[in-house]
Amino acid sequence: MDIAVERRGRRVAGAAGLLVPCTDCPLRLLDCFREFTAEELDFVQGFKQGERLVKPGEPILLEQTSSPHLYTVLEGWAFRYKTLSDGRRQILNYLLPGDFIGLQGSALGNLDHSVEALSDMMLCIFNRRDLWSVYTTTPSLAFDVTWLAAHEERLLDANLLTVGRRTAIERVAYVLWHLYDRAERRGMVTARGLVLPLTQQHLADTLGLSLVHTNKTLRKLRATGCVSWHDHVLEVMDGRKLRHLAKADEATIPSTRPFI
Amino acid sequence: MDIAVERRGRRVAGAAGLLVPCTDCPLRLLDCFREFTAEELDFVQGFKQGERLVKPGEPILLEQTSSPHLYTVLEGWAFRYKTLSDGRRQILNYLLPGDFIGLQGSALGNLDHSVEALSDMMLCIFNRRDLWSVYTTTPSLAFDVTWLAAHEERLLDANLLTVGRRTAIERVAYVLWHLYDRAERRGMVTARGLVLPLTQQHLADTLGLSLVHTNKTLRKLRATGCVSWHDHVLEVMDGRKLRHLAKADEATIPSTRPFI
DNA sequence: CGCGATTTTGAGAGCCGTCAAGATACGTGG
DNA sequence: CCACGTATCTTGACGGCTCTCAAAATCGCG
Repeated sequence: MDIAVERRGRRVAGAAGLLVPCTDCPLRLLDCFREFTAEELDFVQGFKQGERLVKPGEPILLEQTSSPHLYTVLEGWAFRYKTLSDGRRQILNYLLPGDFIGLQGSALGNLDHSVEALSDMMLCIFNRRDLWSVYTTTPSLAFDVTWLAAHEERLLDANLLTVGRRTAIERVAYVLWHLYDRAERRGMVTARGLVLPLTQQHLADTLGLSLVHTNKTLRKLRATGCVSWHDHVLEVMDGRKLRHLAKADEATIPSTRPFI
Repeated sequence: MDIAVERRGRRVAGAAGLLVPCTDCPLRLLDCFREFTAEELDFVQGFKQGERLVKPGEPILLEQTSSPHLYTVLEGWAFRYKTLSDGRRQILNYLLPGDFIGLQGSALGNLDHSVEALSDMMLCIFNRRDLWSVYTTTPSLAFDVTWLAAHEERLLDANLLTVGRRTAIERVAYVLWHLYDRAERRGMVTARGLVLPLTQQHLADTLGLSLVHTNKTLRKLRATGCVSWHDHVLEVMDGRKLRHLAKADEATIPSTRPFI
């Protein structure tokens, strides 16, 4: 194999040197993602610039900057967040395989949020400047970009309802169910459960709660017996009960989705 | 004038009967919106199906339904919201002239939020089924649709930070500043101030606070002297101070934006 | 003028935040 | 293999911000 070995954070140059050509994209194997036509696949292959490996805690995008790149998550977890001037942090959403990173920056100029990795990640790199060519050459993919943006908005709607109107225990139940659900669709749940690379501080900053209160609420939730979370492994013993505690009787998310 | 008189909630049939042809669109006069090319204008004119007048309190879109229409706000105020099964309501965002309504439903199937008018409104009607033709025929407008989606997401990010991490008085200061800012860009602020067709209940449901506490917090905010809100008229006496109270030292929103 | 919607105010309870300290886990260097 | 420092998790005590309940005042409208 003469494929260049890649250093952390460094991009692999040249389509020929891609570690993962789009034809072999691991995401395509998952049935939660829609099929590409040969033509679309061809375009995306040209659109893709390389891969980037990221370590836990490493920043992917920073507020107030303008990254020349867009990314699709191929593997791993990340989160988007904003902060106030005094350091208070609000986590906006989590990013899983298939999710697109940095669209706002492309459409709108500078970013007003940051993105940070939670686990080891592999990202697919695109050039921000090439985004326009998606619209002129491959309308179906352009529509998918819009789909992804609309889908992100739906997730934010749900999070806003959670933070604004759910009680502490409902909030905690909701995120755990929500993350479990999203991960399960992507086949990330094994027999031993789901590896959740979060700390309780992340949960707290997601839910608009303090760390201490998050901890105490988690304990109450565990006491109900429908969910456990130890050593970064989440297990859901009674999904119905968990959803009920979360007051999450919402419409289910569509089963197949696009990605770029 | 043989233009059909329109009844509330009823659509005006036929492009010839449009009350407002796109060439005379009132939004085009505002300098916060970008210019159309002749070609774009032509396409949008064909895309537009008619107008719809809406009364305050009237539902525009309802959760769990699938509207055949999309809208652009030509005039007036509306809000998007979600509710929990026991009635708790979270307002997600406000819709002002130039904002697009119902994109999620188009891209993703059924809606998971509702939209309700706050004032008398005039909406521009599009057929949901025609959205795809935007992508195949007019890429620049397709890009604008994505831009609008990304912009909405940015607003939601900001709201999530507010509800999750700001204190009560910061929250109230933030919404008032935010709404004033958006309205001002559209030239809706007159010498007497801004007509805000909201009740305190709306504010409370926006901010994740109770009605009572919102009322008391408003009083504190008024006592600072930088803002007043009486009889549905909002006046900002000291914008700097208001933004400071809101901890809103964020990047400003881009000055010109697209609309459809 | 009367009724409903909205705004305002007060009182008391409780959920949640802050402060603090200890326990546990984990990586690093000796 | 052990010592140690840092990050994370856990628990308790206490205070206060925000909620709920309740009622009065004001406004809008027919």
